[in-house]
Amino acid sequence: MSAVDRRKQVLEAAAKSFALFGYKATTMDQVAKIANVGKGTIYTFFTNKEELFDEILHGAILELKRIAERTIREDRDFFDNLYCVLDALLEFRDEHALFIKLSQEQREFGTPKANDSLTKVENVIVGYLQGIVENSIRNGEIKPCDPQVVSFVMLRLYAALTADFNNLREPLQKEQIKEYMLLFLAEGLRSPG
Amino acid sequence: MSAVDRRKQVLEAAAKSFALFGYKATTMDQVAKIANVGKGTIYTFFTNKEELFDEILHGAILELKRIAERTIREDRDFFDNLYCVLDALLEFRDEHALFIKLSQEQREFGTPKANDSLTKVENVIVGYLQGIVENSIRNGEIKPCDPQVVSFVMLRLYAALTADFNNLREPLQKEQIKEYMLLFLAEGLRSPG
Amino acid sequence: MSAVDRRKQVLEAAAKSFALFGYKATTMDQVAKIANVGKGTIYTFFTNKEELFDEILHGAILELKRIAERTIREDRDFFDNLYCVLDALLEFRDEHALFIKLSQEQREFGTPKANDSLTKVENVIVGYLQGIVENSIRNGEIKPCDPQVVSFVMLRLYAALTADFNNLREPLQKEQIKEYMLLFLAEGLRSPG
Amino acid sequence: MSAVDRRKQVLEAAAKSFALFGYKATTMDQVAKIANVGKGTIYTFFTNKEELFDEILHGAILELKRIAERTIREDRDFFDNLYCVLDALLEFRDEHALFIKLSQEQREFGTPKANDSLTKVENVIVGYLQGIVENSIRNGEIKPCDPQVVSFVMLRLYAALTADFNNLREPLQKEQIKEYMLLFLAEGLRSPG
DNA sequence: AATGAATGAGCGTTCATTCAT
DNA sequence: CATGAATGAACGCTCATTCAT
Repeated sequence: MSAVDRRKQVLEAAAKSFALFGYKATTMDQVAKIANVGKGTIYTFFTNKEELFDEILHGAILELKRIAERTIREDRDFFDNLYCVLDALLEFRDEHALFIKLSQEQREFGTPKANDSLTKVENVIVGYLQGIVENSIRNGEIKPCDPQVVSFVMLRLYAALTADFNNLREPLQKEQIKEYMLLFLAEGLRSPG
Repeated sequence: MSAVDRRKQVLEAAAKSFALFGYKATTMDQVAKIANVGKGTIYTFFTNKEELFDEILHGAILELKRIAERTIREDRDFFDNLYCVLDALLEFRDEHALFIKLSQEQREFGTPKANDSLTKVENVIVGYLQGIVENSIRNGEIKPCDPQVVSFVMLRLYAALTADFNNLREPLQKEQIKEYMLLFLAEGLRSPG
Repeated sequence: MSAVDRRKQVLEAAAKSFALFGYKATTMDQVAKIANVGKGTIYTFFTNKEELFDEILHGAILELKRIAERTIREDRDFFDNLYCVLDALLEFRDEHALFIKLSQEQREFGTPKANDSLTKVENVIVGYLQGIVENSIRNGEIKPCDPQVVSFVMLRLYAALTADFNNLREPLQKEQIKEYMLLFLAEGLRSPG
Repeated sequence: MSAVDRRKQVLEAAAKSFALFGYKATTMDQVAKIANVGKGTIYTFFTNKEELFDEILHGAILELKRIAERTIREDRDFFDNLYCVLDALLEFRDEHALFIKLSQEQREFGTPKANDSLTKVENVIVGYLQGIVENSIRNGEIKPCDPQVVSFVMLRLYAALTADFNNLREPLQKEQIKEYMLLFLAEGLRSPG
């Protein structure tokens, strides 16, 4: 098996384990076992646990951004864009589940430095959404509101429906997720009657 | 000092520490020191760390339910009730922050048994909300939707605004939290224009 | 068994092991086993391996200095003093063997900081001897020479006869050690004939 | 490149590294890198680290003996011979520094088997010196004394002045080393007055 | 009953050694 | 044959749990 394959195996195993058990509760032994490699092998690719974690997080956020940027069109309105981006994101739902879980985890790494890493990632996403929301408020497409709060809620809502919910019941279908995202973000629950 | 007092001291210390540092990062030494008791004393009340954690979680959920039950009135409509319950809950926001944090710290521990405990607690809350949502759908107060999904989102939304957001910016004011909860749950973002 | 006893047990076990195997090759497991305590116990007394090592070294050097200061008399000449100090030191030969071994070991700790520790200790001893040698040169008691070199050789000579030699043959008797120290330091090997 | 050349490269690299960092702190990776060969290549010549170490030690001692045998003349007296041998040895001081360092790094490894190897080497040197000393005692050139003790001290003295001292101050000059060796071994420190 | 010193399983990490290429 | 990626035993250290006091 090639080195690249092994590296990928490790990354996938670590991603799975981090997503399932969190940072602290994920042991390198566990990762090695899931990846079906020796423990030492991990350290040929990543200098330590923290770096392994960071790489996974970094990869996830990069992919998210790439998808969003590829999908969003200036000439479409906010909710159309929202609809399309959700569509695109949900295509990769499983991979994101990882990031989503991680981003929820209120981890306490030992080092405060490491603690930042997640917050920083979240900031990137929220910041990106924020720009779009601000535009849409200016356009009058959505109600006046704090763009940061709204962006943050959008992220959390997506996380809740995509990943968290699965602990409660079987996963929602793509269409259902989109439907509920739009329900809360666009129209609200109140019966029109 | 009475045994009951000691037990309470331990519970409070543990709650504080779990909320502040998470499950893994909370050491029994820490709890003992905060509680101002010997480390061994903890084990006269709780068989192990996990059970201590469970009891705190259970206590939190019980309190939440009690507040909700005290507040909800059959003769009020859904959104009025929602408004009032939020009001009541936010009064104890700080204590809840604990529960919220814990519920975020998803599966930070290795044992599947411990894993369940959180899910169970969440189930109780969601189940309770579900009943109310179902009623409101029947009444035509809110749009037809999956009550479990909606309940779950409500819980997550509350968590997001109450606790998670604080990592990003300074905490929201009570009034702001209520405002945003209602924005998403009742009317949605779409500009009426 | 009292805590003080345990601490002493650990110190003695570590001293023995450091002396026998050196710093790197001494494992905490080994020390724990020799001391007949759990591995964790060591860490209740010493924050880490390095500190354990430092304490042993520090203790040895302090004792050496105390003995020397108690023994040396300004009103005696250099070789008389040398004779008496050797007498006093050899009384504790076994305990010193430890320090002696350590001071020879050209250890490579991981940290450069730790590396100093031994050199510093050696400097203390050599510095102390140096003062005495300088005085004796001024008095004309011993030949003009570099006091630092001579002091250093004195230390090494003592180490060689006291500890190192034991790997080659059975240990020398106290009287023999004194005799040979004086042979090299005072008169030399050359036959008077 | 020929296999013999590779073997030599490995030996030289290992010698350099052992001398510089000691046994434990020398990694096979390091040796391979310095020798500019693959790590696996080392194992085609030496079954393990210990054997590599042994070979280097043996090589060093062989060279020492060869120099001594070439230099010593039956028709010269003890101190003349000592003077000449020191002269010859110090010519290769740098290479010996390696051996000296190693012989100081007493029992830095756990295995008793490895432990022996150093002692054996030391025995060879001491044994060789011993023969010469015995002769000189018989000749009445030097005082009656235990030849083994004297030989051992000679070795240690040489080590102390050649290598150990460098940790304390800058290295001594060749002439200084010879001067001090003779001072202690021949005349002693006592002022003739 | 309350304690905290003692414990050892388990952690992240290193590195001598192996073996598929 | 030469290689270096892969390995896992062994390290220093932590902390939930126990138990003598």
